[in-house]
Amino acid sequence: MPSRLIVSRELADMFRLLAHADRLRLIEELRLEEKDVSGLAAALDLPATRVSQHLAMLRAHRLIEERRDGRNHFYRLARPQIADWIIDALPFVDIRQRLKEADHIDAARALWGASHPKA
Amino acid sequence: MPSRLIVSRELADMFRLLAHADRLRLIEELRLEEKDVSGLAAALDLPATRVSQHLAMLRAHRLIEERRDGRNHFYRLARPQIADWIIDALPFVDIRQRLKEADHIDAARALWGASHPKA
DNA sequence: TTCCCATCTGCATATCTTTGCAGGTGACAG
DNA sequence: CTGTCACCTGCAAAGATATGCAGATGGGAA
Repeated sequence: MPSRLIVSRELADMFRLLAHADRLRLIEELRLEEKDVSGLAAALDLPATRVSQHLAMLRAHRLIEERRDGRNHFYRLARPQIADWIIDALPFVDIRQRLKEADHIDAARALWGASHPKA
Repeated sequence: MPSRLIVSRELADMFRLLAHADRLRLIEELRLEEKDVSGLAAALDLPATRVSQHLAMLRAHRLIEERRDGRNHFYRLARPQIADWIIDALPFVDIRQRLKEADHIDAARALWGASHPKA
């Protein structure tokens, strides 16, 4: 019964994709509206090449979708709920942080889009 | 306002920790009951040293807790809901897989513990 | 004490990721 | 058609991670 193995490998791939602060920030940026590469690069203060490389990875795993308009490439989340799911991870981040900087989580919820039924 | 940055880095650390099939499987194994290192090693068919190394990482990030009984070290999930949250990630795994092997998700839900209100 | 068993830690090697840079493509302007 | 702008891809160097093995630790048993 190798399903368990297969599934855990797929999940691990997905987690690896999200295991980078820049890529998480990109997802955050795309949470509400599509943006183009230079817009994202400016928002995150990163070189456009790097942003483009990260976007290519997210695209390859179908987490984001592309729309071209002239020379600009606009990206949006393929399933916007992923941003909510990511925020749901906050309670699991290391307890030491939570104790030391307990309001980071609340601050983060606010910063990452705020309106969560689950709170 | 560096909170965004700090939070995304912490989240990324957490995702990196989960970005390994063996560690995900360990969490799966601990979902319902605590187990000791050799029990886990046997269940996953992995060398005990490797299991111990992965457990050390999960422990360092406070995802699991240790209880010692004689020479055995028993581990359990620090916040069992994390297993549910991980299962919630399944809908986001690559669409190609979902199309090709659509029932992996359902199979996985079943294998990973099944009883999900959210289904 | 002495031996053994379960587990942990340290270290070297193999492997994967990240990042900058150079060069390539496609679209619009002149 | 030539230049430029927005973006993409390939590649090499640097950095991080995974893994096996050897040696340490900490009980319990004899």
